[in-house]
Amino acid sequence: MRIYNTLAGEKEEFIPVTPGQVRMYSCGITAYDHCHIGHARSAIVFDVMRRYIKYRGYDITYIRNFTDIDDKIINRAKQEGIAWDAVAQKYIDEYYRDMDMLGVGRADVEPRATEYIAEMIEIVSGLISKGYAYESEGSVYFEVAKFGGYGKLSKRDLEDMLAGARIEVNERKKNPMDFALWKSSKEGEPAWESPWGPGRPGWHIECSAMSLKHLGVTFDIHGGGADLIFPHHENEIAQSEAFTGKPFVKYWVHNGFITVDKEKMSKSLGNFFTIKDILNKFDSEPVRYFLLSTHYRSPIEFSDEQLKEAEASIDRYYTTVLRTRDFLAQAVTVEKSAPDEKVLEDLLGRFIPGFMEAMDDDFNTALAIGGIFELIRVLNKYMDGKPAGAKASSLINRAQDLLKEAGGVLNIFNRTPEQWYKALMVSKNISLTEADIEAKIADRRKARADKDWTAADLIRKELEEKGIILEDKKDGTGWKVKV
RNA sequence: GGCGACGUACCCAAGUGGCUAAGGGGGAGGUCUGCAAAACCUUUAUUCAGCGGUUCAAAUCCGCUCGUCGCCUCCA
Repeated sequence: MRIYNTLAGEKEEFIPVTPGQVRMYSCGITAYDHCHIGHARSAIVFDVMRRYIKYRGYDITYIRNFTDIDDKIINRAKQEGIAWDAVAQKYIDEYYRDMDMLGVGRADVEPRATEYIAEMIEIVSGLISKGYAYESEGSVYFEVAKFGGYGKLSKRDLEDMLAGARIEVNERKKNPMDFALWKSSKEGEPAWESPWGPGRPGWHIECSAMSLKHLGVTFDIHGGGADLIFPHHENEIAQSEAFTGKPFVKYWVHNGFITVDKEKMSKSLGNFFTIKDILNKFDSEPVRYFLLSTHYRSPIEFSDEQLKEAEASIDRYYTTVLRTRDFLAQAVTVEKSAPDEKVLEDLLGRFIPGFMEAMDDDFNTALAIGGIFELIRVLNKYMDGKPAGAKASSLINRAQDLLKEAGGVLNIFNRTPEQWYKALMVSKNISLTEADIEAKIADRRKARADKDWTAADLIRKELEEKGIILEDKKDGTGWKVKV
C-alpha cells in the first residue's frame, strides 16, 4: 500500500510500526452544531480507509474522538440556555444519527476530551518541567520557539508566520505563535482543578493525550480535514514529540474540502449544507457514493446535480443486480455459452487484483468504482448474449460475489434492489404504495391481454408522472423508481 | 506578502514517462420492444489551460505565462 503522507509531501510505502498491526486516529467533531457534508466526507473517507486496511489483512485499532469542551460549546450553551455538557451530548447524539445513516462505522474507541483531563494535566505538567511550556495567569502555553521541528507538517517556518501578521496580540503569551495547553476559566465557566488553578484544556492537547493513552507513543496514521494541518496537527506534533521525545505519527493523511461555487464550504461563509438537509432530499447511498467518486485529497464541488448523477450510477448498479437475479431464476434447460464468455471470465479473474491495485494506491476509490462499472458493463453484455446453463450461472454468481466484496469495502452497493427502490420512494416522496403500483400493473396486464394499447399506455404514463417506470419482461412487468 | 494545490470531452472524474487517454452522467444514431423501459452497439478528447524545454518517447518531468482555489484566524 502507498499512502500520501502530508509530512513527507509525497506518497510513501505503508509500513506499520508493528508488522500486521495498524493504529489509526482521526479527529472527530467539536460537538456544538449540526454536522455538514464536509464532516461527512471526512468521516466517510476514514471509514473506508479503515475498512480497506482491515480487508488487506491488518489488525487495525481505530480511534475517533469527540471534543466535548471548547469555547464554541460554551457559547452555544449560553445561546440555547442549557448546560455545556447537554450541548455536547445533544450534538454527539445527532452525529451518531447522521453517521449511522451514512454507513460510517463506530470507531474502536471514541474518547471524549473531558474524560481525559487527568492525562492532559500530566502532559502539560511534563511539558512545563521539560521547559517547553510556561504558566501565565492561570493558563499554560506551549512555547513554539523551543520546539525545533515546529512547522514541519504545514511546511512553514516560524519567521514567516510572524511576518505574516494576522495574529492577535495576547499579553499572556511570550510569542504570538505560542498556543494554549490549558486555559484558565472565568467565573461561571466550566472548570476542572489543576496545578494552575481552575481551568479547561486547550483544543490541541486532547488528541495528544487520548492517542497516547490508546495508541501509544508512536502510531501509524493520523487523519483529519486539510484545514486541521495548521495549527491543530502542527501543535499536536509539537506537544506530543516534546513530551515523549519520540516521533508522534508515521503517516499524516488529510482529506480535501467540499466546495460550493468553487469556494470552500464553511460556517463563516454560510454556504454549508447539513447532512440532515441533504438526507431529506437524497438517500444516503448516493451521498456516500458521491463522496467516494472523487479521490479523497481532491476538492469536490457539491451540488444537487452531482447527487442526481450519483443516483443514476447507483441505479445502474442495482438494475444490473436485478437482471442477474432474474437470469439466475430462469429454469435451466440447455447449456449455451455466450460470445463474451471469455471476456467476462478474464475480467472476473483480474477484478479483485485491479480493485486492490486501485485502493493500494493511496485509496483511489474513484478508480476502484470505475472498475466496478467496467464489470457491470461486461456482465450486461454477457447476459445480452443469452447464455444458459450451469457455466453461465456460475460466472454470474461469481460476478455477484466479487461485486459484493468490493462494495463491502466501500460500504456501498450492499443492499437489495428492492431496498434501493424503497429508499428511492422515500427520498423522492413517491405518493404511491407498492400495492397501488401492483394494482395498476394488474389493470394494465388486462388491457394488454385485450390488446388495448391505449389503455395500457395510459397506465404507464400515469405511473411515470408519479415517478414510477414500468418494465415489461418476458414473465411479467417489473417496476422501478425513476431517478 | 509567505506556503501549497489544481486546470483532462457538453458535465463529473481516473490516469503523473511508453499498451486504443478508465468509469459515470448527458447528447445523437441504431439493435431489441405492440409502444416503452432496461441493456447493448456506434458516435461525442489525434488530445490533456497556453507557450517553450528535457527525452527515442510527456497529459505525465522542468521553466515561464494565464486562470481558479486553499492554508497562514475557529474550521472536516
